Amino acid sequence: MSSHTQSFSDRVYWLVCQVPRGAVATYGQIATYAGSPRAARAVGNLMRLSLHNEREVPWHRIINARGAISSKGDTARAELQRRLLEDEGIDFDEAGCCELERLRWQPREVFWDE
DNA sequence: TTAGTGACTGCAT
DNA sequence: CATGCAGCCACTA
Repeated sequence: MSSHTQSFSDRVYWLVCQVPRGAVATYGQIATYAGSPRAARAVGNLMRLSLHNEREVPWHRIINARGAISSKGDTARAELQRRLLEDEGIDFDEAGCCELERLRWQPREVFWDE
């Protein structure tokens, strides 16, 4: 994949689609693989927009660096996200965290050009 | 071009 | 532990 012919958001959406059922990835992970390590927040914005974009991406598999679901007021969405993940077999502890290190998606390729 | 926004993150308190 | 906060950044209007 080339960062010269694709926008950051295109790379983000593509990457999110690579995360398989039953696995999760953090905003920071996606930002890093998309070529902008410090754009985790921007990834969150894109995930939020994807809900109104007609885009079919597994947005629910993207969580924060603590292994929890970021709600920031959108309680309804957060509950839906948790349910979707639980449907894929992912459990959350009392603190609302899943076993990130065990469930974290590990890409097998390098996606960006040097 | 610019300013406002926010599903982030790591460090300090 | 749990907040708080400053730094960061792509997207939008």
